[in-house]
Amino acid sequence: MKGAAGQLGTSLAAMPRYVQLATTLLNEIQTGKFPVGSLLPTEHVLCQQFGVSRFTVREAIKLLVQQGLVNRQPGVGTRVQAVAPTGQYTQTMSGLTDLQQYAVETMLEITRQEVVALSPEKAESLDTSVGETWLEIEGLRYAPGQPLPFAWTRVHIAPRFRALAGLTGQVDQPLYLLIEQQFGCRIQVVHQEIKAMSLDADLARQLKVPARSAGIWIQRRYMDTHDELVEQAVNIHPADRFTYRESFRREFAVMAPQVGGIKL
Amino acid sequence: MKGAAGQLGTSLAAMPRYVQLATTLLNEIQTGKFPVGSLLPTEHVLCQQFGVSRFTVREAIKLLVQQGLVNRQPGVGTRVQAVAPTGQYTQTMSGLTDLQQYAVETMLEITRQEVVALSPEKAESLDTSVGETWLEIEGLRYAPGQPLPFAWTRVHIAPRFRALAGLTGQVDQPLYLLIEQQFGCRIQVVHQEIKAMSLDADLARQLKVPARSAGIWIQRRYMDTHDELVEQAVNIHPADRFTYRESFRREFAVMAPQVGGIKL
DNA sequence: GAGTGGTCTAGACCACGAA
DNA sequence: TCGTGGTCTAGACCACTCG
Repeated sequence: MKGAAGQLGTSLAAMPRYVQLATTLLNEIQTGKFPVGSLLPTEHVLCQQFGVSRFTVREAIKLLVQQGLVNRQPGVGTRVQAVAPTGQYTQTMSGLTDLQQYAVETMLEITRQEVVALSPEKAESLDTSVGETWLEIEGLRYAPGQPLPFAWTRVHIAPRFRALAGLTGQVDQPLYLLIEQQFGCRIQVVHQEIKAMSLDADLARQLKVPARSAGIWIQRRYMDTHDELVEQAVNIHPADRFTYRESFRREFAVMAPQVGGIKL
Repeated sequence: MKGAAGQLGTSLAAMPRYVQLATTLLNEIQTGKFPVGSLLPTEHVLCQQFGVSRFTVREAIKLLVQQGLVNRQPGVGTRVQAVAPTGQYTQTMSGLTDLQQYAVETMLEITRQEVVALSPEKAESLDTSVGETWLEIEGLRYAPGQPLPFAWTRVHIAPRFRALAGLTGQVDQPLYLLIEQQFGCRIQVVHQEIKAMSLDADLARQLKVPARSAGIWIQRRYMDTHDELVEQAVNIHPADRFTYRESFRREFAVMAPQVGGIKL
């Protein structure tokens, strides 16, 4: 029976003990018994308090770690770092996006390359100051064996990396990898935005499609370990030459995420 | 022979046994010893073959599961489902995609709902057989307080879930969550495709935009733990009413992913 | 009924951080 | 030195699938 009421068959009593334990700890974190920044009881203590084995305690804490609620450090303990899961749905993505679609198989033909002083608009787009001198690169991306480009690209590279070498006419490595290799920098976070747009006459000409046809606009902002912008790239693709694919895999969400009676 | 020991200080001998075991299994999967679709040896067998405890074997297989290389089913076994680690670059995404953009704040107004026998084209799109009877739903998505819809939606739901309840005129929960709750099913993987398109007259009318204006097409395929399609949703957004945002964080790579001498 | 993976116990040794 | 979490062993019982 699947009546309207109580469709959640996940009565807590039926859940594994480590899920029950994790739920208990989650509640105690949210009610302030273990404030953010404090240490959770040690595994040994939790074993005694709940009368379970260390395995069960570790499985429970593993759930909390996966949700970003606590972090663990050998020799120190388990520290509370948030009261709410950072996203009920933290998911992992297969790394095809950049590597496969832009790196492994494609080639960038550079059509323009210039160190420019930022105009107010560009400075705002890059979230930095007017007058900084960034390296600006424009080009077209080709898939192997294809005569028509599948993307127009404009890249801005931060001043400290503007001496980037290896930017001859055709580049077959992603620019952020070049930067990492030449400057020992490390990309930590990538922010991405995707939207649709209508291709203007100039873009349409370069991409060899009819003017005003539909295209997809993808912006990627590559941040280093200090969360500073290293590179911003905008790619514009004709509708019929590019599909963006990705996959997400659910990792945890083992715990019943009901909060305040709302089932989520 | 450890060679230059290179930039990755991860000499395999220093890694935990379960990482070594996972790496071994990964190699054997990639060399075809365990083809996609086949079953890995059982935990018991692996314990004997490698002379380790069941804990070690399970930790190793857990790594493979986390990378999407295998899936497990009690009573059946561990099945290979991919040869490439879905993360040369394992990245985590903050779960904004679905929850924030489609679930938390938005509302789906259902305009049509019908159990349909699949035409050949739809069967192909859903990767299943002609004649199966899937639940087909069409509607418009609204953001709170906005009079104009920001998406047109068409959803197909697998026959075994077509009795889905709660589909009255306005739905404020994501459909896949309804399915999970009512049928005890669990979404494990979501495949997503994004491309640009030109909105035809009918779509343009429903979305209240000029005909032939640019739009973005997003398809999501929700797979359960057995990698079977549960729901396929297509969302079409006008260019100026929707931007898709996501962030990727590079994570500490557990297994050394070097393939063919390339360091990655 | 035999075998699978999921859960769980009660121990153990280790590297590491802190006092 | 002491306690932490990380790793690992050798068992056990269970629900489930399949023949």
